[in-house]
Amino acid sequence: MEGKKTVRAAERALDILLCFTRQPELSLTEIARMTELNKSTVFRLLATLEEKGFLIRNAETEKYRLGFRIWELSAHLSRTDDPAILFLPEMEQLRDQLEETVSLYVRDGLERVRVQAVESLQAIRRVAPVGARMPLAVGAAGKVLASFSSPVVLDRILSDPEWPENVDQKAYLAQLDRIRRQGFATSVEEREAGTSAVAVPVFGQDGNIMAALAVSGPVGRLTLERMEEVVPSVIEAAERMQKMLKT
Amino acid sequence: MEGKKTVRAAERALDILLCFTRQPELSLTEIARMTELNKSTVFRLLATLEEKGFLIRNAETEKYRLGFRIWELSAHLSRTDDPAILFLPEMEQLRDQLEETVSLYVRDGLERVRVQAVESLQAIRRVAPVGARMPLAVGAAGKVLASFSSPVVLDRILSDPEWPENVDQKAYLAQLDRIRRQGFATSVEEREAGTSAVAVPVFGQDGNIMAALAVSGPVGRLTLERMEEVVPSVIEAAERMQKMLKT
DNA sequence: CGGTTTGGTTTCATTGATTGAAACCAAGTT
DNA sequence: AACTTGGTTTCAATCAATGAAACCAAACCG
Repeated sequence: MEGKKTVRAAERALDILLCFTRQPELSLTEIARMTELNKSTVFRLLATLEEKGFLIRNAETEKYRLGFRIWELSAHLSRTDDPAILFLPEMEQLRDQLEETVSLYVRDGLERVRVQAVESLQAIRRVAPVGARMPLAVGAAGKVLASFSSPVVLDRILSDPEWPENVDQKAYLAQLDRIRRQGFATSVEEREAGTSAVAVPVFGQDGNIMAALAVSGPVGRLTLERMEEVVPSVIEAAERMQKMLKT
Repeated sequence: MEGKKTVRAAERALDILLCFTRQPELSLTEIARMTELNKSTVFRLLATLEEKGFLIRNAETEKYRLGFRIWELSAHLSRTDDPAILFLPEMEQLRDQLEETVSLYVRDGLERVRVQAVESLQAIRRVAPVGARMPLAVGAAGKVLASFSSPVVLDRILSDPEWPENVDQKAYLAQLDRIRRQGFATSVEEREAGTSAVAVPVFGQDGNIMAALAVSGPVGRLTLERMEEVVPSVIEAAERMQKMLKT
């Protein structure tokens, strides 16, 4: 069915790289386990990856992590490949359909960054500066990102010293669980007074979450009923975005 | 002398990826020429790279460009590998030595972004919010980034509709040339009234410029003489940064 | 048009790079 | 001291990777 003419060794090297979308730091044997490759094979591949600067070895832990070459390459990512641009038309369409502000967030450590936004055209609207950073734990988009993140990230969220004392972790986890099951999250004046939001996950080809798509507006207009109403549209938009990654 | 046990096929695949730090779009034969590999070899390697999403093919031009996988990976770059963090100690040292604000810029399209900064501790100082975007064409750091960029980028700068009419392109190019030769740039109230700055390039392992390191302060304190004076220190700091990328 | 060039794709035989098993080493546990 | 566990090296077998050449399609051109 599939499978062009492809080079196995290279394929495996890339697979190894992709392991680091699950864990920021990995040891040789961990990688061998994840990829189901022989230790020696992984060893040599790691050596090449390291030599070329795609991976670097953490001096103390002896483990590997992504290297600066990735950074270099990402700097050269032509802007039109950047999902922030790629998804723009889709986001505009959603904005026009719902007449509310639409934002795209990605996770960065224990924060999230708004990488793209199109604002509602209404006089009263949620403004959404691109580049803004917010906590990962709260807000519709934040919760979506959190709920589909790896357990490791989740742990870090919960053990974060910043964690608000007045929030029960058990209840929070239950909420994330519900979000994961139903495929969307909502928030009403959760992080910011006067605004409510709906958010859904956008998955990468690897099945991991890559971004959260959010619609937000004034609580008066974006009521609970209205939010329920728009969920399908938002999900569909996210699905169309995912399709764009396919080719 | 060098050369651990390394996998040739993987090495070549990575080499191909790195080609894209020179050109955003490349065809099969172009890549074959650049890497001095056989057409068939490149063909198969490209197929793998594409299948794994590290490259995508521009539908119209038929050429290849970096794919979203790079984006995905860069999102997982642990913050401590990020030069913005990696270079922080070096920048602080420079700040302490010169007692002026130190910033690090990278190019993004026809703009530049301040990805890291440490401010002078003096009462009167240049403030430097991280994340700020400025035009690429003007300012010490901007000119450094421009002068070491590829011809393609330079063309785009000059043909940009935003280009200020009152600036002679010929003179500008001559200035960039001088900057490239002497290895640093200065600016006095060029982009912002009351501030002057010195900037030097920071090169990646591939020899391409990856960032500009700038020292900026009030014109009164950072006079032309003072700037001349500090240039060596700034250059040395940049060199130490480059060394950090080596391992 | 027929002929030529250019870039991409496929075939195929040869071979040496890639591979896994196993041995080995160093450090840490029991 | 016996036993793990993770990393590194060795080595022989073989199969995956390779380059030359053929092939195809499209553009170019006289």
